[in-house]
Amino acid sequence: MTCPPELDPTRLLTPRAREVLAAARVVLEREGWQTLTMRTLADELGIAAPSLYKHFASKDALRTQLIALALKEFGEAVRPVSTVATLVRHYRDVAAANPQLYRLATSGTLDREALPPGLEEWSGSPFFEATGDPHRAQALWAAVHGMVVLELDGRFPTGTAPEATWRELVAHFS
Amino acid sequence: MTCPPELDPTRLLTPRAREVLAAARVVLEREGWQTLTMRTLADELGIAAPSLYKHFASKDALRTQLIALALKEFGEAVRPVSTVATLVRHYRDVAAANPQLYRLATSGTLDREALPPGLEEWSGSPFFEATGDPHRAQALWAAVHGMVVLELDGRFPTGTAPEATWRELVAHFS
DNA sequence: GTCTATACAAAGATAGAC
DNA sequence: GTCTATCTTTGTATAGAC
Repeated sequence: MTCPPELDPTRLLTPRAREVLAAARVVLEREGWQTLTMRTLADELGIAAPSLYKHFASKDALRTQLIALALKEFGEAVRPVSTVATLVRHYRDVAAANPQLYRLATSGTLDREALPPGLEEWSGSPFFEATGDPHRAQALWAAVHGMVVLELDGRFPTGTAPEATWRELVAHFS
Repeated sequence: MTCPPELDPTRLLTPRAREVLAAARVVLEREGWQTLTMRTLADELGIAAPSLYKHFASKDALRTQLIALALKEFGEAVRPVSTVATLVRHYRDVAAANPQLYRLATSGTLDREALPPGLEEWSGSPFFEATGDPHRAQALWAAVHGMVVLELDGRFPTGTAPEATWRELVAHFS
């Protein structure tokens, strides 16, 4: 399920900028955002760090593009929407497959001005489609997000969240 | 409701180290962990930055102490335990009153070796007491945590989470 | 679009005197 | 317990040539 073309955040980038973005994603998943530096990113591409500024004005501009890319991909990954259980399953899986990108996109403040209008809403709407109610949708989204981040951070005693805990959560919202 | 003395993380600190810790907490809430530097902390205390190293071996050691302090205080703030609704209410309130400390204590990996043994479990046990089941407890904790962090980051469309969303969540676990 | 050279700032931490 | 002086590293970003 692809997102509408007008919401695609990469549509205004040059081909080379897209390559830089793809490399940034690789480095991000390998090292995390804090340790992704313009130098390590340049190394990944085999170029010198100052060259990156021909494609992105700053590290923060790069961050915004990565977040937008994440909203697009995560929104696509959970579609089409069927049941709550399936939605939760897909959400978990895409977060687990892209842990650093998930973190980057979902924590800290979001510069909404810099995103394609409608992308954030499109990304979250599956929760409304699955629950049929805005407040149920928000509560489910928050609950799943909480499980995901605690799991990514190894905060459950066993490391990962027990399957029984996931079942418990899904059951409450089904 | 105070925590057992053997779980109190400050019991081994010198009086002066406790003052440093208290100042660190003030600076943390004012500026966030990333922008709390040894220099800004020293300024808050009216001393020079290198002096801090007489009390804490590193910035990371200070972080560990802050986290331990948070687990103690948050655990105290939600006790005694009665209903799920009341627990959630207290949890929200203490997180909202100490947003930066809450973030610091609940995100990123946790160095369990450095905490007083049993403190983390004691901090989380109210959720078990309120639900009577370990998996329900984990699911409730994760759900509330998700709501809190999304709210702190301004991720809900309205900024804060609607009360109706909180009610929805509590209802599912009551 | 890439390079080299460099500016500029900030942060964590140590040494040694008082 | 605090100071001054300093080291070392790191990171973002700019200038200007090719």
